[in-house]
Parts: sequence; structure tokens; C-alpha cells
Amino acid sequence: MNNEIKELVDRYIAVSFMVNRTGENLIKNEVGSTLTNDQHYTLRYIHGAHSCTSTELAEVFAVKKSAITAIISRLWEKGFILRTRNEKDRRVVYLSLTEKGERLFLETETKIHKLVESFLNEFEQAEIQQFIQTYEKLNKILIERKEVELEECL
Amino acid sequence: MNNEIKELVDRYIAVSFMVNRTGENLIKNEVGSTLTNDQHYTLRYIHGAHSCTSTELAEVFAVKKSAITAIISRLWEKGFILRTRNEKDRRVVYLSLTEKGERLFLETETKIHKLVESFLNEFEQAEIQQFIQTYEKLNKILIERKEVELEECL
DNA sequence: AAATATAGTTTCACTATTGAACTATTTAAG
DNA sequence: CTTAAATAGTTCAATAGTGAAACTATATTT
Repeated sequence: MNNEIKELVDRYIAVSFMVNRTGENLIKNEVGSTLTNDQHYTLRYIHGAHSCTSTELAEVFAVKKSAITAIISRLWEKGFILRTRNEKDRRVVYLSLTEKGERLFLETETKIHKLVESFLNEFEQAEIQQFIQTYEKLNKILIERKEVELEECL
Repeated sequence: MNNEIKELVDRYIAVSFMVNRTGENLIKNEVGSTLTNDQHYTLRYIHGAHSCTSTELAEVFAVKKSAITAIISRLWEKGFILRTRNEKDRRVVYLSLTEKGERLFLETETKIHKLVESFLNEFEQAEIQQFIQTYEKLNKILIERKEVELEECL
């Protein structure tokens, strides 16, 4: 096997693990004690979509619907989320943010933005541009891979 | 605030979230039913260090020592890990892999290597080289940031 | 009308995590 | 030397996230 590639793979595995860990921890510091990271990501998605369903969240986060129900219920208990039945199809429940949820998300989002900005600023703009571009390409490849695997499961 | 940077920050947040999620899920598929991802990462670290302590693992993974005790105990129950008391300082316990643990790690590691290699191969070597280099730089910045925050807590 | 599919929930079992109390051991101070 | 403080690791209770399976309610297909 090509040795150069082996080295790249090793480096990728090591660095992606560390950056994820550290990044998640930094976010936890910002998100603070009101929310967990997963709860914050959930608010983020609903905020971006304005309104969505559990099934949609389960697909995006790649977990089972029962996992989503649990997260949503906790957010709902804290008053951050609204559950609205679709009157056309009474099986589906639309999820959206309450005033309180919206406010909390925007607050923490600002903090996270400043955090991410502060370390992206330590790079040349061109370098970070290139980095994110490759990162997005990687994302596409991973998504395709996932779709192929799903098809194989038929 | 600079609008170009805001866009980069948004893209970074979105793509890093998605790649992490998808990546973790792909690894879960490879690691299979014998181990969780965290357990695999733990085996990986111990394998690389040959031998280490709980305190060391807690620092690297950025979690409390009680979290490590739990993971290690599960791995120990399954016979993947050896706990050896240091005779010079009887408080410390050295962790190492059993034959069985070593074998399991190498098997799953090979699979993960192939997986990572398969998608890194979809890039030009130069592009992925640059990507990993920037990623590593980011890692350094994050580590420095963490150290600064730790000092502030004094 | 009956069978099947879909959206979401509930329950159970398990893993990861923190914080606090605790044991055993080592190091530092008086 | 003895006591006080520090360190390594464990235990325990509580909380969050997760998947699997059974379940409810509603919609679609046959």
C-alpha cells in the first residue's frame, strides 16, 4: 500500500478526532448550562428551517426518531419549542421555536459565531477559503457514500 | 461586521457539524457491534501509547476521570484491557491492551483505514495535503485557546 | 372494508458524562 | 516524625443521547 497515503490517513484520523473533541468542548462552554450541544444543534436546525418535523430531524442528524422525540421533549419542557399538529395530515407534528427559544438560540449563536470567527481570523483568508471548500467537497463525498450504503440495504 | 467572514463562519459551522455526524456514523458501521466509537478511540489511544493512565486519557479526551473509569471498566469486562498497578506509586494504574484487545483494535483499525483512504482518494493529493495541513494548524490554535482558558480559571 | 404504510411516542436497556463523596497512597509542612 | 494537603483512581446518583421494539393514531392502498 502507498505509504504516503497511509501517512495522510493517519494524520487525518488523528487531527479530525482532536479538533472535534476540542471544538465540541469549546461550544459547550459557550452554550452554557441551559442547553446541551445536541439541544443547541436542534434549535439551530429548527431556526434555519423555521419549521420542520421529527422525521426530518432524524434524517439530518442520522439518528432514530425516538432519539429526536427525547431531545424535543426536553426542549419542549423548558419552553423553547412549539409542537403544532398539521390539520391536513394529523399524523405529522410541526416543530418551531417559541419566542424564548428564538431568543436563546440567537444569544448562544452570537457567542459561537464570535468564537469561530476568532480562530478563523488567525488564518489568511485564502487559506481558510480553500480549507472550507475542500471540507465541503468532503461532505458531499460522505453524503454520496451514505446514500450508496442505504441503497445497498434494499 | 465583515460580511465575507460571516459567510465563512456560517459555512464552517454547517460543514463541520455535518462531516462530524456523518463521519462518526460511518465509523460506527465499521467498528460494528462489539465496540462503541468512544471505546474504539480509547483502544486506539492506549495502542498508540502502549501504556497510559486514566488521568492521561481524561486529559486527552477532555472529560472527567470518572467518565474514563466507566469506559475502561466496560472494556475491561470484555477482556480488552489490562490494569496494572505501579509498584513505585501504588496510586497509579497502568492501562494496556490484552492480546484480544490488540487483535480487535487492529482489525477495526484496518477497516477504518480503508474507509478513510477510500474517500481521501477522491481528492488530488495536493489538495488533501493542504487540507490536512490547515486542519492541523487549526488544531494547534484550538489547543492554545484551551490552555489560555485553563489559565484564566485560576 | 380490510390490509398496509407512515408519523410520532413510549418504554426499556445501555453508554457516556458530571459532580460529589470516598479510599488509598504519596508528598509537604510544621 | 506526625499531621495536613495533594494526587490517582473508584463509586454512586443523576441526566442526556441512543436504538430496538411495541404501540397509537391517522392516511393510503388494495
